[in-house]
Amino acid sequence: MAGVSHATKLVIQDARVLQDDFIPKEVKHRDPEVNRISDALAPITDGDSGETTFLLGPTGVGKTCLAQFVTERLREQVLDLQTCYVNCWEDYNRYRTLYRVLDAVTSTHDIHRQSTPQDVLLNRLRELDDAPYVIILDEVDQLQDTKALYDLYSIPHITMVLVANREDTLFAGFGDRLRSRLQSSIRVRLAAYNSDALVAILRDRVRWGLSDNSIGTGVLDQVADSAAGDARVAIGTLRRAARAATTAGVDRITTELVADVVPEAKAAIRQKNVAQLTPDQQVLYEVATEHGEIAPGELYDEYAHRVSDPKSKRTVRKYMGKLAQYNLVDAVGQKRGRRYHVVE
DNA sequence: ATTCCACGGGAAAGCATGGACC
DNA sequence: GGTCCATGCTTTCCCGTGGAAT
Repeated sequence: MAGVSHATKLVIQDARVLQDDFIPKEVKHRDPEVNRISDALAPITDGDSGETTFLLGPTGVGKTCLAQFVTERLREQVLDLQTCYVNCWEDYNRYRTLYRVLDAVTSTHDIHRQSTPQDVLLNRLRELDDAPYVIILDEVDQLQDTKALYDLYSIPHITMVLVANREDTLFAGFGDRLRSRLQSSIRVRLAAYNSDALVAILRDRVRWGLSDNSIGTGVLDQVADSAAGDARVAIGTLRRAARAATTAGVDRITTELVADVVPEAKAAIRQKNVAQLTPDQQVLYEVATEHGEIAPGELYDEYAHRVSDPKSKRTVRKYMGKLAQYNLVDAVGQKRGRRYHVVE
C-alpha cells in the first residue's frame, strides 16, 4: 500500500478475458455469420431439429467462439435445450465421440469405457428424444472415423454444428453416403480478420481485462499485425505481454515487450500439438525438424537409431500420416518419391 | 524394362480394461 | 480374490500398387 503506488504497475483486472476459451457477451464483426447460424438452428425453437451447419475457415477467426455463442443464446430461448461441445482432437474416433456426447447429457455410471459396445451408446442417444440436442463438433477434420457423424446425423433430435478448417479436405474424407447427406447443409465461411477488426477485438479485451492506458494504440496495431488475422494468436500475444509487464513491474505494455513475446505466442500453438504426440511420434518430429526436409528411409533409420525399441516401418508410416493431419509435417510426392517437410 | 522403395488398405495379433461369474 | 469373456485400441504382418531410379 504505502510507498508503492498502483499507478506504477500494470494491473490485470480480469485475466479471464485474455484466456483462449473466453466467450464474450457480444460478438463483433460477425453479425451476418451469427445470423446465418441462428437461422440454421431456428427450427429448434419450434420443436423441430435444426439444419446441420458447417463453420469453415482458418484458425483464429472465431469459429468455435461463434458456435458456442450462438448455442448459448439459443439456450436462453429454448428451455430444455441440451448442448454439448466435443473437441475431435481429443475424441478422435467414433467411440470417444459418442461417449462424450452421451456423457454430457446423462449420468454414464453404467456405461464404461472399452467394454460397452458402440451400439449401446447409440441406442441410449436415440432414446433421449424428449429434448432437442445441439452438438458442436470442433476440429471435425481430426476425426479419423467419420462413422460417428453418420450415426449422429441419423438421430432426429440431434442438430450438429461442425467446425473445421478446410472444406475440400474435410469432404474428401467423408465417403459418398455421408457427403451426399451433408450436401444440403448450411455452410458458413469465415475469413481471417483484417487488422482493424483485430484491433477492435483487442481493444475490448484491454478495456475489460487491463488497467487504463496500459497499452497504446500503436502497440495494439503491432500485436494485430503480428497475428496475421489470427485472433487466438493476437489475444495470446496480448496475454503474454501483459504477464511480462507484470513481472517486470512496469505499467505499460511497450513495443519491445510485444516483440519479445510474439515468437513464443506463435510457438505455443505448435507446442500444444506436439505435446499431444506419443514419445515415438515426438522423436520423428524432432528428426524431421532437424533436417527440415527428409526422405522416408533416412527418417526411419535415424528414428530407429534414437529409440530403444523402434516401431515397425508400417507403424511409422501411420504416425507420419498423423503428423501430416496435424499439419506439423507436409508429405510431398507420392510413393517412392515422397519427402517430408516440416511445416513452418 | 527392370528393380527398388514407399504408400496405404485390410486382416490378424496383442494389449488393456472392465463386467460377469464362481 | 481369481478366471473368463467382450470390447476397442494399437501394432504388426501381408501385399497389391505405382512412381522413381537404374
